[in-house]
Amino acid sequence: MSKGAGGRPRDAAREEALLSAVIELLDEVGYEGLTIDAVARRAQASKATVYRRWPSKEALICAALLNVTSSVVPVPDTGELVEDLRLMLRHSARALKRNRSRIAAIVAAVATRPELTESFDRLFLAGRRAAARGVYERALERGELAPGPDIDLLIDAAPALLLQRVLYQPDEPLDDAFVDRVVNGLILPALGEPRGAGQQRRKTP
Amino acid sequence: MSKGAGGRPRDAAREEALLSAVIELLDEVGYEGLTIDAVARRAQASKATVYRRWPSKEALICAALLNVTSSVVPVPDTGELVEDLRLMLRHSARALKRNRSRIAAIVAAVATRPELTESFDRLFLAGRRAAARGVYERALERGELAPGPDIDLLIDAAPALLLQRVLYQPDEPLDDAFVDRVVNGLILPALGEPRGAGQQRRKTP
Amino acid sequence: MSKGAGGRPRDAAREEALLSAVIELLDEVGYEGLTIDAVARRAQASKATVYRRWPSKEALICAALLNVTSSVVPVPDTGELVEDLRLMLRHSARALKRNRSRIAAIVAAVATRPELTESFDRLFLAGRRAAARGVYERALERGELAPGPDIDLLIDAAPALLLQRVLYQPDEPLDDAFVDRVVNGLILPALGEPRGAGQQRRKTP
Amino acid sequence: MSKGAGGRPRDAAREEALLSAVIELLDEVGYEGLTIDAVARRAQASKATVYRRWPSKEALICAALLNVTSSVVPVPDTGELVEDLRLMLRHSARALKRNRSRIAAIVAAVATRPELTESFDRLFLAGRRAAARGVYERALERGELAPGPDIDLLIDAAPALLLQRVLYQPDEPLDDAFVDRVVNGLILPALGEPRGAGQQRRKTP
DNA sequence: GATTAATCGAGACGGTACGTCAAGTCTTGAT
DNA sequence: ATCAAGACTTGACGTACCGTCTCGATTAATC
Repeated sequence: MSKGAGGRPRDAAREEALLSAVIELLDEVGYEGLTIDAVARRAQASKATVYRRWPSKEALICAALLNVTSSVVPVPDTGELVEDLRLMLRHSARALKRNRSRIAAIVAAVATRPELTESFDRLFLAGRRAAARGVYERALERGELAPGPDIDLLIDAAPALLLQRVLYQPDEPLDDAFVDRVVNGLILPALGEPRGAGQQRRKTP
Repeated sequence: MSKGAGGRPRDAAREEALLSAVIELLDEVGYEGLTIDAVARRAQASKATVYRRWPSKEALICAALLNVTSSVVPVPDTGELVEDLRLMLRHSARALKRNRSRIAAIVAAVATRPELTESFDRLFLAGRRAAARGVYERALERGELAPGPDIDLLIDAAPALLLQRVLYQPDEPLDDAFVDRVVNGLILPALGEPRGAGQQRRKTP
Repeated sequence: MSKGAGGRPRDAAREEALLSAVIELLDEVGYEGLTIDAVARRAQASKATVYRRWPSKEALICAALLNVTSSVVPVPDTGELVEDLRLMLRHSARALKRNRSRIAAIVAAVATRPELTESFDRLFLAGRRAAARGVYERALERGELAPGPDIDLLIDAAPALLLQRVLYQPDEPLDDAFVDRVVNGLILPALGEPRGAGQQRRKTP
Repeated sequence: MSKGAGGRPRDAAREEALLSAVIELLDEVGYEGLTIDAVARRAQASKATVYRRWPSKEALICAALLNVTSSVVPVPDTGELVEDLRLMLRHSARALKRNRSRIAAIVAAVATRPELTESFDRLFLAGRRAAARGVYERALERGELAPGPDIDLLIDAAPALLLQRVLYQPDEPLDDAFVDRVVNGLILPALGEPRGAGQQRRKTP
């Protein structure tokens, strides 16, 4: 006796069309203005098709953002830890500024549905964490960095500061200068370098 | 002949009743479950009275939280910077854990209505910033701390980390040990102290 | 000890201003569109002043219509019953057509508040009844009309037909020809005249 | 490929349930007391379902009354015109008295929304008109009635008088005696019969 | 090829909250 | 006690959205 095997299979193209429609509408009308009806209409789909795939509006939004956002953060490899950090964080800062409204959308979605917290982590934290870990590990391998510093803490600290700025201090600058302040004033000291060392001498001889 | 300044004045007691009702309901049913109707009913008020005062559910919630949350963070004064920081952050961490749902509410409100960003700052950041600034300034006056470190950055860094944990990493601990990691692994080094110095020697002679 | 005699006396001008405002608004926005707030605003009065005088919106409307509508219907006196009836009814027909929307207003008001039924009678029926009675009585005195016909019934019949047309058959004509049909086809026969007699011979010799 | 004719079809049972609920509530709480919310609740429907079908409370009420009121008025056939008229009008008078509140409801609805005037005609006038026309035509066929009288006018006259009594003269009797006055004092004379002839001699030989 | 069963677009459905509006009452300070 | 102004409670309004459901029409895999 076969298990329920018959039936028309799901159309993968519908999925893609729906997720694209979410992104479009999110950029057009914002999180609050987005409705499932509008998404379905835009994608020429029916609401049933949406709910067959995602359990709620918030889950749909998270899925759409996960779909367009590359979770892979490019890991720079200049051979110098300080330069790698600077490049990585500048890249992050620019990405955050560019996607301010999308970030607000997912923050609202997560605040609304705690079960989606993991999506936030996957979208914004996991990638940066992995990239940062790679940068630090390579520095350790090179001997540029001595074991000891609380690397896990440092990995979280910079994104937390950037995210706070983009979400709650939109009037404060989020530019290369700010990234430099973070690197020089916070991270390098924590790594054992004298404050601001990175500006004068690049590599410990 | 005077221009129309007459009319029955707004009843401040209604305002207070409404804000209290918001807080009660927020604790009972959460941000998503809160409705203007329920708030009005609880406060024995009418919806018109609500809308006469606040333009949206989100603004109402911000007002209510601003009303109950003392913006004054107690500033410890043990005579030692490290101890002051530790006490202050432990207090913050506990407050954040205790009010997780209220924080989620305001985060959702702000993410939904960017114009309310300032409320968030007033609620969670301004008070802590002022308190931290007081702590650092006293240390400077005592000569315990030399000028130079990027104090403004440090002031923001710790709350950002705590807030990130409470909102997006609910499974990670947010306890005294974590606060110690932040102080020892991030702040003290940035202040020019060797990493973890605060644990061995307390005061610079 | 004196009974409550003190206090500022009511300003009769306010009353007139309010009633005028009702009529103006009734003509501008119709019965459904009329609000007490708008009436008060238009009359530079406060709502309290309205409710001090009339117990409800419907009563106010009736009062306003009673105020502008002369309850005295001009009684023609040509010396001939048929001519008097014809003139009187033509006048009625024109008045009804002209005030179609005001009539609809009071009909709605009365249908809503049965206690105002009397107002309707005073507005539309009493005056016409008195006028018609005068016409018939003069004819009796002149000997033009023999006792016998059910005059009270005839008095009501013509207005009922006209009112029905204006309210419920707005596409049917309500003109002199219709009035003639009513007089010739209904009233004259009931008075004992052969049908349509009034058109050939006017007075019974 | 067919154009959008798909979609879930409207449920006729919902329509019936809503119309029944209107009638029930109309009898329970009257026209003013009736709310769309209550109708929807009673019919286990949602307000959207109501508004999908009827544009206003007034239209809904008209639809409901049209649904329950048989537009077919029984046409008596005694073989005698006078008797037929008497029976028909007595039946009308009783029906009007019995449904006073429903009639007030539709009068208010029509006075409020002129576009519904046709409903009134269909509800109260068309059926009676058809019945009366049948009675008169049969009398003509029988030779009981000679051509000449303004039948269309007579058809309207009696209902207009009855309706006026029930709506605006609730204290005046609306009984068989009044019907007899109308028949004897108004209709028979207009048909060419001497006043009150119907009471003495029944059939013209 | 016929059967089967899940899919699809469309849109009606119950439910619920929204934000607005009007009615009628009450409060203030001034006349 | 009256007045204008306008806040107040009450409660219906009509709209909008959610998530579910029904309909008839596909559309593959299974028989």
